[in-house]
Amino acid sequence: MTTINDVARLAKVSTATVSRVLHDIGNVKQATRDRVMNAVEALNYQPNILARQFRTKETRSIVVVFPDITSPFYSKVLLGIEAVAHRYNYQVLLGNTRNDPEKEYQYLDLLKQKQVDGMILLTSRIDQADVVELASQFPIVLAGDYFEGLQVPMVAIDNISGARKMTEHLINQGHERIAFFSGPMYRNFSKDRFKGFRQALVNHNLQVCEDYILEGNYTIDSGYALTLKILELNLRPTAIFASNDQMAVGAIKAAQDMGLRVPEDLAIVGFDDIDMASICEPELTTIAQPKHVIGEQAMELLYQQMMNIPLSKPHFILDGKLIIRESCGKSFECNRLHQVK
Amino acid sequence: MTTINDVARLAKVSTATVSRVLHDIGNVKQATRDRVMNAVEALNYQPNILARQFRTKETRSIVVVFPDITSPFYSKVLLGIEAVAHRYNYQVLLGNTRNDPEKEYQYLDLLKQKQVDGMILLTSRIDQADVVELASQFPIVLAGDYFEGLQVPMVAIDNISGARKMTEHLINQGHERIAFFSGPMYRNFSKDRFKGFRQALVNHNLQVCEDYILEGNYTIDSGYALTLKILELNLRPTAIFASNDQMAVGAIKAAQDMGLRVPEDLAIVGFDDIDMASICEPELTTIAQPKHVIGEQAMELLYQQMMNIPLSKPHFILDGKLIIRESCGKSFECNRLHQVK
DNA sequence: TTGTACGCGTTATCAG
DNA sequence: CTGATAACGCGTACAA
Repeated sequence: MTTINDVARLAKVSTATVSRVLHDIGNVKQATRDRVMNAVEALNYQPNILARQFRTKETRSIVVVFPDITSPFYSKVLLGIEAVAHRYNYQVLLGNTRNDPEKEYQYLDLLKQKQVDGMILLTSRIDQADVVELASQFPIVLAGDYFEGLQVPMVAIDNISGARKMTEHLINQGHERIAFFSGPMYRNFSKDRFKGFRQALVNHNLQVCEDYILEGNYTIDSGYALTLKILELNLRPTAIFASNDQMAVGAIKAAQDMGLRVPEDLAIVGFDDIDMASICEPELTTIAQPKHVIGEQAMELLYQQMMNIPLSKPHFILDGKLIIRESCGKSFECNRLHQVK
Repeated sequence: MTTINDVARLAKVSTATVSRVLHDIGNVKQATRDRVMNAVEALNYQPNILARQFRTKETRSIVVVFPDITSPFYSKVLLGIEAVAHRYNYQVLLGNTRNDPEKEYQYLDLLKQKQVDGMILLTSRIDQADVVELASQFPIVLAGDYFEGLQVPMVAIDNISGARKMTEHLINQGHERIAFFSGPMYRNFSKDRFKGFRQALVNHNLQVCEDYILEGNYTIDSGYALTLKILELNLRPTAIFASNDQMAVGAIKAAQDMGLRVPEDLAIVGFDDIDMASICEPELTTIAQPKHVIGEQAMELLYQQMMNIPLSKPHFILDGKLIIRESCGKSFECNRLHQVK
C-alpha cells in the first residue's frame, strides 16, 4: 500500500504539499505541483479513503430506506436518487426494511454513527417523533411519504387531489357504487388517497358505503383477495378504485377469473402508473407519479442539507397526472358527450 | 462525541481493556467488565465506526453491480443477497450501471480503494481479464452471469439446458417454426440460451432459420418491436421463444395488437419467471430461475472469501425449472396423448 | 510557497 | 488479567 508519505518522499516535498496538490487548494508552485503529480503517477498512488473518511468525518454516502426494493414504484424512485447522488459523488446504501421497524432503526444507527452522511426515507414505520428529532440533527429527507404538518424536508405528490381526480373521473363515467381498496393506514399517503376518494364522493352527494372500503397491503395478491371478497356482496360495486397499481392488477385478474369483463362489467383503476399498468389487459387507468423526479428532487434536497445550504423550499408537492386507459371504460370525453345528450 | 477514552477514564481502566470488553476477547475479570459496561451505559458510548474501519481496514460493506435495479430479475436477486448480507452484518452498496462500462469501472475502484470488502457482479460488460485479475486479489462473486471456463466463484442456473428444455417443450407441442428473441450477445447467459435453443432444434432435426433469430435487449419494448418485425415475414413462425419474460410480455402485447390470439395463433414463451409472468393474459410459460437463492448463495460465497474460508465449491449451477402455463398452448401431457393417438 | 507536527479514535502489541 | 503506547494515513493549524 503506497501512502501519501511515499509520494512526498519521492517528490521531495512534505505530505502537506501532496495533500494540497491533491485537493487543488492553497498556492502551490507549478513546478512542485508537477513533481507531485509525477510521483503520484509513478507510484500509482491511491489515497486511502478510509483514512480520509476518518479524518474528515465524511463518508460521501447516503442510505435510502424503503420497504421493498422489488416494488416497481420504489425502485424507480431509487433510480432517480441514485442518478443525482452519483452526480454529486455520493454512494447509495441499500436500506431494505421488509416492513420491519426494527430494521429501520438499524438504518437510523448508520446516521448516528456517521457511517452515512444523510438519509432518505421513502417510508417510515417508526415513531414520527424519533424521525423529527433525528432530522434536527442530521440531513434527512422524506420522499413519497410524509408526516402531517411537520417540517422535515419532503417531496411527494398531492395524493389527496390525485385520488379525488381519479374518483371524479369514475363518477363522471356514471359510477355511483365505487369500492375503494386502501393500503395500510400507517402510511400517510394511504390515508390521503382515501381522503381524496371520500372528498369526491361527498362533493357529488354520493354516500361512502362501509362495505366498499377494504384495506389491503399494496400487493397483487391482496388486490386479488379483496376483489373476490367484494364480489360476494349482494349489491356489487360497478367500479373498484385500488389505491395502487399492483392491487388493481390483482383485481383485474380476480374479476376475469370470476368471468367478469373489465371494464364492461366492472371498472378497475389504480394509482402510481408502474410499467405493468400499460401492459396488462385491459390497460390500466391510473394516476401517474413522477417517480424518477421524486427521487432526483429528494436527493437534491438532501444534498443541500449536507452542504449546509439553506433550503429555499423544504417541501415539494409534485403533480399526479390522471392517465386514462382502458380499464375504466369509455374515455372522459366520450362520457361528457354522453351526459350532455 | 464520547470516545473510548472517556469510557476508560470513567471506568478507571485503560482503553485497551475497554476495547477488550467491547469485543468479548481476552480475559477480563468480571468486576472490571461490569465497571466498563456501566461506564458505556452511563456515557451512552457508541464506538466510532469510521475510526474502527480505518484501523481494521474492514468496512463491513459490499457492493452489488448490476445494470438496472428496476428489473424484476435483478431486484429479486438483490433481495436474496441483502438477506444474507445483513445476517452476516454487512451493508450493501448499490451498484447500478445503466449498462455503462465506465460506471462499472468506478465500482471496481471501490474495491481497490477498500471502500467495500467485496463485490458481487450480476453482470459485467468490462474486460473479463480485468475482472479475473481483480478476483485474484479481492473477494468477488459472479451471479446470474458468468465467464466461460474461468474459475471466478459463481452461481447461476444452467441456461443451456433451460433453454433446451423450453424449446423441446415447444417442439413437443408440434411447433416446427420457432422464432428466437435473444438478448445482447455480450452477456454469456444470452449466448447460452441461444445455444440451448439451437441444440433442441438440431436434436429434433429441425433447421434453424436465420430469419427467425432476432436480437433484442431484454425490454418489453424490444419484445414488442421484434414481434412486429417477425410477423411481417411471409412464412410466419408458429411460436416465439423470447429469452426473457419482459420480451415475451412485449411479444404477447404485439401479437394481440395485431389481432392474433395467444397461444392459438401464436405461442409465446419466456424465461426467468418474473411476477408478471403469472399475471399477464395469457399467463406465461417460462423457465423459473431461483432468483432469491441465487442471491443468497452468491453472498454466502462472497462471505467465505472475505473470511478466508477455503471455498468447498466455487461454482454453483442451480436448476432452471420449466413452468408450463397458458401462453404455449395445450399442456405437455395433453400433447403427448395427442401424439400417441 | 512550503514544511513541521499534531490529532482523529481505534485496535494491537508487548510488557508487566 | 491489565496498562502503556505505538501505529493506521490523512488533513490542517501554525510556523517558517
